[in-house]
Amino acid sequence: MFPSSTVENYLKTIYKVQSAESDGERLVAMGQLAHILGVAPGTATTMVKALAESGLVTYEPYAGVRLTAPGLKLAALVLRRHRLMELFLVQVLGMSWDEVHDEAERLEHAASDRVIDRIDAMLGKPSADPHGDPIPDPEGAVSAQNYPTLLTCPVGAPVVVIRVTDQDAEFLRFLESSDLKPGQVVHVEVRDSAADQVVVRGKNDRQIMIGMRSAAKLQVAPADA
Amino acid sequence: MFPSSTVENYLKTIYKVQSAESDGERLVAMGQLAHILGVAPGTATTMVKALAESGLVTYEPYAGVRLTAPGLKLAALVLRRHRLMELFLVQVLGMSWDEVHDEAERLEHAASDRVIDRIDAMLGKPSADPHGDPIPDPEGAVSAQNYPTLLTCPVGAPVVVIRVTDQDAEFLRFLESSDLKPGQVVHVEVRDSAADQVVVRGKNDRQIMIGMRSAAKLQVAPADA
DNA sequence: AAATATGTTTTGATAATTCAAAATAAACTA
DNA sequence: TAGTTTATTTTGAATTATCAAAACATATTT
Repeated sequence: MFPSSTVENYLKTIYKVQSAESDGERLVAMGQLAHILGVAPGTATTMVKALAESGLVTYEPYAGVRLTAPGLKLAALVLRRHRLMELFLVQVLGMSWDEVHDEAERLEHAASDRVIDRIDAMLGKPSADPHGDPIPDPEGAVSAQNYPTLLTCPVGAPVVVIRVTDQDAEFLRFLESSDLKPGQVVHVEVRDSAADQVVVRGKNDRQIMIGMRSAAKLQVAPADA
Repeated sequence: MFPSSTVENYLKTIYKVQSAESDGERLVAMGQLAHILGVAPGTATTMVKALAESGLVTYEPYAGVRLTAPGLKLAALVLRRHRLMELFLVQVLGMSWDEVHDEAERLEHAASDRVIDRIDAMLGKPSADPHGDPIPDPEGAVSAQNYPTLLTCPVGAPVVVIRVTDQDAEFLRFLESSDLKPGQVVHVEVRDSAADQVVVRGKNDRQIMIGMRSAAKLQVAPADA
């Protein structure tokens, strides 16, 4: 009948890993999948074989798993529910951006399309959630995006923070307290790989230092004017 | 650990049947429980025995089941989530009162206390949902209510509709189209048990005829002034 | 009281999701 | 190439929630 929330979570996870890579065609390793989902490796193998049975993924033993077109669409719709829910929790219920991920993680499986559509309309058909993650349209299409990060953008050039690719609550609170939420305009002053350090000048000329791993989690776009 | 949504549904159902009766002390029969939950009789027996194991109900074979104090509280908190969610869907998302029951039926198991508290605050700590069902407080307490219905209230006296004790979407749409939603002031003109008919005069002097079974589903209170 | 009807419990099975541990395959190292 | 490490799959078992059908208990009727 309907995909269980377990199935939805597998598809969503495969989708995210798959589309994190530039090409979006890579096979996702079973170990990685199991680790992210917090299940034993064998569990993931079993589940993925079942998903392959229902045509949502292709599975090559010892190689990995990849979404088929139907799987891709289903996964995108789960992400649509998740991200609209997150934005809704922030904008309408006034929750903080570091707590809505876990909340949406559960609500995404319970909210019907009717509810999701209402939320979508109420928020003005938004294109991104509070972390800057793009919201797929009702058909599961996502506008392709490929932004540089604070690790790869030109030094000195003003950029606007577009997206944060890590949902960890502590990290998000740090970004908030450092005025590095999406929408902020900043520029990289110094990048020092020896010291594993990126120095950013932001709001009110504030100087923030972050590690390179963290810098890579902040996607940015050139700020014009 | 946490009560599964199945457990929550059993408790909720037992609670509703139990408190529908005036005393609120009656044993709920297994057959009735199974029927409402849409499961086979044996399934209910098995589940109820498990609930009894965890101390949420007392169970007397061949007699029935009753909530214990902890079970009563848990059930009330589930109803709190359900009813706040319903009101929220109507007031904030603008959904119609006949579609929110099923929606809330799923969301009640996914919404955390944080979300529920936000909703509660946003709606001004309401005391009833769109159907007039009382909303338990955060400790699970419900203000005791014992209203007459259109079947038992005095004939001719103006009364205000307080509560509708049936969630069936068709019935609710009928009430809406007949201006018999909670809040409306009406009075019973004629009650004819031979014809199984209650004649109600309502908004704009409109006359509505309903059967006695339906009349019993509309709780009312004397309308003063 | 015997017979019947009704409601309840037991039993044996199934599906979905999971784990731990054993078996196996692939990749790397020397 | 042989040996070792790492990743993956298989196997056997547990859990939760369910059903159908057989067995049983209680209540009602004659």
